[in-house]
Amino acid sequence: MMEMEAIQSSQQDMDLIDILWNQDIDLGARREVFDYNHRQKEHELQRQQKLEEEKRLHLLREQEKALLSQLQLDEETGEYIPRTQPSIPLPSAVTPLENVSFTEETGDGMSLDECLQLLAETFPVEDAENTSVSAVTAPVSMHVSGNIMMSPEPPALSPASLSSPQQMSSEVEQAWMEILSLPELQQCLNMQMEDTLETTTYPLSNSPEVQNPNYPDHQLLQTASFYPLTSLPEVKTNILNVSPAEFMNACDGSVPSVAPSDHLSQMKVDATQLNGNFGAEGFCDIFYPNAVLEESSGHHSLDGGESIPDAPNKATFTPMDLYSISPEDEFETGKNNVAPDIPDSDSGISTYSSPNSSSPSKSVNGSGSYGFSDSDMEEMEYNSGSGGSFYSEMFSLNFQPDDLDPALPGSSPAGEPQQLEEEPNQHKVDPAEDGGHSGAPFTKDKSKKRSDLRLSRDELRARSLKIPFTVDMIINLPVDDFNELMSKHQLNEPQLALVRDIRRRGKNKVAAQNCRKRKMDNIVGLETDLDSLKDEKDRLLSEKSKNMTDLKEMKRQLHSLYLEVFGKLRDEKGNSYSPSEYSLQQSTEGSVFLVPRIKKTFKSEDGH
DNA sequence: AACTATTGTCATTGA
DNA sequence: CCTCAATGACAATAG
Repeated sequence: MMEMEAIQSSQQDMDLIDILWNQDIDLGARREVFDYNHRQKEHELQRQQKLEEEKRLHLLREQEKALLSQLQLDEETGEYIPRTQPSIPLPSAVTPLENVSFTEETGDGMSLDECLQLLAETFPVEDAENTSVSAVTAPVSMHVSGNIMMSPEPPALSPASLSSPQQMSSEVEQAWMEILSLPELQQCLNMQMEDTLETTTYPLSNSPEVQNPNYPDHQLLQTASFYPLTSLPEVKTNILNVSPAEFMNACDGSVPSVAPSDHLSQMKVDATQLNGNFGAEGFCDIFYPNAVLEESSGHHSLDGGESIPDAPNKATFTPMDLYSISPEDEFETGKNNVAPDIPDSDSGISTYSSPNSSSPSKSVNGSGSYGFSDSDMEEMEYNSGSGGSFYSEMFSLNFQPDDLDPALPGSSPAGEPQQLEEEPNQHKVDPAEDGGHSGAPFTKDKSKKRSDLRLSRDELRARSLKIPFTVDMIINLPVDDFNELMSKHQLNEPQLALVRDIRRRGKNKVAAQNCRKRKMDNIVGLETDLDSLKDEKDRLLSEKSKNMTDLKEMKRQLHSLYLEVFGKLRDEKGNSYSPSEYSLQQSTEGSVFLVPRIKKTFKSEDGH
């Protein structure tokens, strides 16, 4: 009986728990949510995955960098003829930017890698050569460039990409294979190379490979691998002296130099000649912007951005590379020159439209207290053509490219030039959102993007209305200070409305975050409570079962005692009492009586 | 394409 | 009555 009860009660408990669970589930909570350990594990897993992913990306980028560096070197010098000047300046100049702009490198890396791939397929022996050479050169190039990040990886990576997969991590290899597998990229690359060959007859064309359209890649690869060795020292010395224009020219020339030629002088000449028409300009352009940037130190100005639209005719790589390389500068310029110059008609508009389009729908809501919905504000500001428009463009561009940037490093140049163009803007945006230009363009937290986007939008609005304080101030200032600030500055109605909206939104955003955090904390608290309750329940159950066993034992002992006592009882004649006829009973006072059972039966019978 | 998670925003409510 | 924080609900977006 007791056991039954116990089981029943425990069953009831379980039912209760299930009911509670069901309620929670109805409320949208899952059991996993309450499982603290589970969530912790998940968290750990996510973090690990993140780290791995980052590592992988890092490796990829570094590899690309290494390839790029090699490429530069190759471009600078012919295969066998070390042409050092152009190549060295690039690394040094680029160094600061390199960290920032991976996309450009990626693009180059892709092409180079592709070349390598082709080479590997067609010329295994040469590959081996390249590998060894590249391995040797890579470290040198690293040293020269002074790029810390590149130095460790490139030596291992570049060889791996060329011919020794063992050195390559499987992940990286896979990534590269994926990139290489892109048909667009290959096509583009081949076309470019062909164009180059056709338009410009290399002096070295003597080699059969040059004439063969398929070979260019191979040659390029070769040059990349070989140049660094010979050219590096020379490059070092020459770098500083080279002016950007010269550098550019050199870059242009570098590509042709790819073709294996014994005559260095000829190569150089050709290179300069090629500048104008060569599709491979992309490579040079990539580097050139960096140099310019370094020199001008962030004075790129809108020109760079506007130049982008013009770029399309040039090599596909050009626009992307430019942007990627000079995100900071562009951004700064944008900020500084509240650029009336940049009309809505700019290429960015199309991209910009997308974000805007979303907002108009919101405008319908008409939440704005003064009739300014967010969207309305935005549109007004954007259309106004004042400084705001420029920013709007910038930001709009940023949104979409952001995601693409990391995802399609290689494919973008060939497949989607427009997106690539947008990418650079993105980079610009990030620093802007930070509120400082200094922000590293490359830090692209996805989570950050969103907040940045939002902030940027509010910031944008604020700027368009020429509100004299920062969004941060508007949101975070204490009420008194805020009111004081508002009273100090004579703001018109729309400005006031916007400021209030910004403050409200900002506050509410924080409140929502707090609210959610609290919610989560509550859930966690409930979870821990639940755990403790479960523990308590288990404890009580075990205690109960223990008590049951104890009780059983006591009953058993009592029964044996009873039998023992009863068996020792004797009547007057010394006979033992029959258990069926008598029983021992204890009175309330504690005295024990021997009671004949007949009575009982009698009684019971009487009762009947 | 459907689903989920995250985040921002708006409307409402109570202090 | 106003302000503010909290919160539910919705939408946009990314994964």
